[in-house]
Amino acid sequence: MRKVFLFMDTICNKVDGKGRVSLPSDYRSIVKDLSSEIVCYRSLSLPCIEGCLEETLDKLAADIENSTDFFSEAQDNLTNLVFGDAKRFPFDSTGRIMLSEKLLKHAQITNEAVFVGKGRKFQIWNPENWAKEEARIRADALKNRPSLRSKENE
Amino acid sequence: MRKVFLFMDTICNKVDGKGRVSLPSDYRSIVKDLSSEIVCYRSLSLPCIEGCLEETLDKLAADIENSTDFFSEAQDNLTNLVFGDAKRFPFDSTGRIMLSEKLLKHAQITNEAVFVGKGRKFQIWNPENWAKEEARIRADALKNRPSLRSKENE
DNA sequence: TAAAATCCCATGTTATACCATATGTATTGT
DNA sequence: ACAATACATATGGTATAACATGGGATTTTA
Repeated sequence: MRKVFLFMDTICNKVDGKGRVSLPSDYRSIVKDLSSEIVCYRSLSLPCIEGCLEETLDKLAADIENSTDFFSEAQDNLTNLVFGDAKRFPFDSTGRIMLSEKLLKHAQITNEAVFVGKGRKFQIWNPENWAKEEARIRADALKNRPSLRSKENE
Repeated sequence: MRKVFLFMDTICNKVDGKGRVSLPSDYRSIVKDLSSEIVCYRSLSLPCIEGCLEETLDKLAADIENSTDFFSEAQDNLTNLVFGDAKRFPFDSTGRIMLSEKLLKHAQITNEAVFVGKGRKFQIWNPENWAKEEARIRADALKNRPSLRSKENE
């Protein structure tokens, strides 16, 4: 039994005419032990799709049940929004899923989909949008963390 | 009970046409008990590859797996980028990994790769770049800590 | 019954597992 | 102390398996 599981790497796969995409095999192997489906939903703040294990959402649900912190209430509401949007996507024996029109539209995905690992979850982007987003994050990081360079070799 | 493990020493190995390199055996023995793979990603600030155990990154992921942070934008973007950049590199029975084109290019590695231990993680450098970097680090150390000078000639 | 979703097979490409050889280091025996 | 041997590691080459992807057949649904 393996308790370390992380969605990593950035992989670009094709979306065919039927809306089918291969889920990267690394991602599949994370899920395989447990089931043969992942959960996807529209990102709350970005033009991309987010995906994770059902197990992960279950953990969040448990969190909310036990939550007594009023400050986290706003975030809990967001989490509940996700439950309303999320849907299971089973993948077939060749490892492909069929994303819904709603999700594809939200992320402006047509021919190609970029899978971006985010640890316990991952995102699916339109290639051009992801390129911009990545550039934005890197620029931000350098601006806000000038100390980065000196920290590197401590 | 915590396991003791440190990546140490500096070792130069050859990179063949396919991008294959032997992971130094010392490094392998550290990982072996747990699994047979390491995680590598581009250094955020230096022209080198960084490597560590998946466990190390898993700690980052576990920290933000709660109902307050999971869908929050406040998530450290930089930390998040690492997951998208990182990838598992399993090594075979002969102890080799196959570095990706992206990583090799970032570190300007062609024929040879220098593995540099950094404790919980390690770096992989182009030999010439590492020589310069090491000189720079040593010069810095002497400048900032004059007391080291006297030890130099012992 | 038409349209859509699911399943299954075929293919080119690429990564992976495996075997073989070389190189270097430690060990043993005389 | 030296040579001979055994051992571990690094490296080169190749066969095999896995993957992404296209196309078609079968089942489901509206």
